[in-house]
Amino acid sequence: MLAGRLPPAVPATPNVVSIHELKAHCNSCSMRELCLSVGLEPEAMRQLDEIITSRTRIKKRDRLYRPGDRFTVLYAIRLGSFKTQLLAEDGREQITGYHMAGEILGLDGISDGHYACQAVALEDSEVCALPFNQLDELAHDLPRLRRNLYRAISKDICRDQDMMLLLGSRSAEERLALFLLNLADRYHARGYSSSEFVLRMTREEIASYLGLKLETVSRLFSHLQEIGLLQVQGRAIKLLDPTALKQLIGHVR
Amino acid sequence: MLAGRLPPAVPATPNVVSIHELKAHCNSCSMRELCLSVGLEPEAMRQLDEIITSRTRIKKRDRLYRPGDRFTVLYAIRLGSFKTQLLAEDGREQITGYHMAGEILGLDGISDGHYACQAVALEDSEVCALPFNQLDELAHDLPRLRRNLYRAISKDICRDQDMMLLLGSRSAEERLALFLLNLADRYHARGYSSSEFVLRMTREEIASYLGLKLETVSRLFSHLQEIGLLQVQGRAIKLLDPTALKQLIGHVR
DNA sequence: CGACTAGTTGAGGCCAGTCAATGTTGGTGG
DNA sequence: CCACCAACATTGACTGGCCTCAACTAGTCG
Repeated sequence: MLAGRLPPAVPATPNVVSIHELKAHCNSCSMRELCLSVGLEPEAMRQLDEIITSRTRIKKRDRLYRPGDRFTVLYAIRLGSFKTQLLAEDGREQITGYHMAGEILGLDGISDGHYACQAVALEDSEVCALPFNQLDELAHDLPRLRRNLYRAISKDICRDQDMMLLLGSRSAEERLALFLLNLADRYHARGYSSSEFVLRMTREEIASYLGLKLETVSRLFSHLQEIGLLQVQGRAIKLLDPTALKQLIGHVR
Repeated sequence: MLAGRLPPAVPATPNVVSIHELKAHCNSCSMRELCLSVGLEPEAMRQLDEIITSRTRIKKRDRLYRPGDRFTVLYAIRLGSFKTQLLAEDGREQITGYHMAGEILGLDGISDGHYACQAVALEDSEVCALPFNQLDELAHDLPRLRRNLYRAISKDICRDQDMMLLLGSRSAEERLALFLLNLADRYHARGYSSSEFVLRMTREEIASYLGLKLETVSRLFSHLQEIGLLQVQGRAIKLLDPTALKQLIGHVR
């Protein structure tokens, strides 16, 4: 395991399989407009850069952290995507989030010092590890960073609340439509096509996220294709009529 | 509207119906062991006390804030209870939380400066208004307060994730059982009986929270009473066999 | 006392789940 | 490079849990 660019005040995380010190910095990161660094002065960005203990590659299916692991760092996704999932004692699982580059993982660990869920890479990915104590200290002197941090956490709350509305009040069809439109938005924000993309999740993972069964998700894809709103080719999705998709959601049944 | 004990740097909230300056302080508040003030030095507690712009009474059914209201303050519940609910554009509603004394409301407003949901008093209640900017400044100098604030937010995330698991993966019966046991825990933490309490929500509100319909909730209460786990008298609930209730949840179907 | 809100209970229907068979895709090693 | 295998995905038939609609009861407040 390579040493960080600073003496490592915080031990490196145990679950990381492939470690690699990437020659990259916040000020050249393609995610700097979405990440905690947004709006920071160059000097502030340099400081943030310095506390990053490691930039790490995570292989597909590998876990970034597990439920119960000691929380010391937040992870910023540099590249790739992750699912976070909650495991119930009885073996049931619920995917609670699907996270793309620029987003922050691990916020659920702050409250009691241990991660509540696990984060699994959906593809080969790269993350920056941000020791929370140092981040907090740095935020002390950088109001903008502090605000970014608060916002990141609060945004998580809003996202989770939206999911509660989805899971509690919406039909299967509406859930899938919302899911696809949400993905479209997020790809768009990252400079990709909002109408054509390749899913990184299996049908089962989508189903878990949406509180459905995989067969239902599969049927819905077929149905939405039949009525001309989608073109589906395995995980390759093309939104043929986003407007109609949106109407599908607004509809009060 | 009465002036705060300090010159009001932040305008008082607009939605408050009955305003009342209560003669109370953090160091004498019965919630000081659950609130942001937990573990603070007396002097720190005094400082926290000073930024509270108002201590306000909210009548049953009145709204503390509405979706879209400008976010300036967090609310700490001194007394009573609230529901928070998300309103969809199409009129659908989802209750996203049920909040008791000592808990913090309004965290969802940080991210974009406006509250995302609305908070409605379930009974006559009292809250402390904490101007977020001042709270943040104070947290600057008080690590313990800062930690408490982070924790409060992170705990919200964990709670929401648990709800996602409940809504996405659990049967109606399990949902109600979890709901009742969760209430029991929280009453217990506040010094009340964990086996006997009076619900503050209607059947419809419980149903909305649990992603069900009110008739289903009503039937479930009857059923749980029939099999001897509960005694139900309208909103008065007695848990006759908490252990069996817990087993109900662990059961993999 | 009447109007209203909250809650209970029943009958029947439907959406999504379950079980099962089959098709497709992609990674691996000969 | 292709054959093989396992994982992933689709589709059909059937089931069942929860929803819908509706009637009725019990409190509450003016």
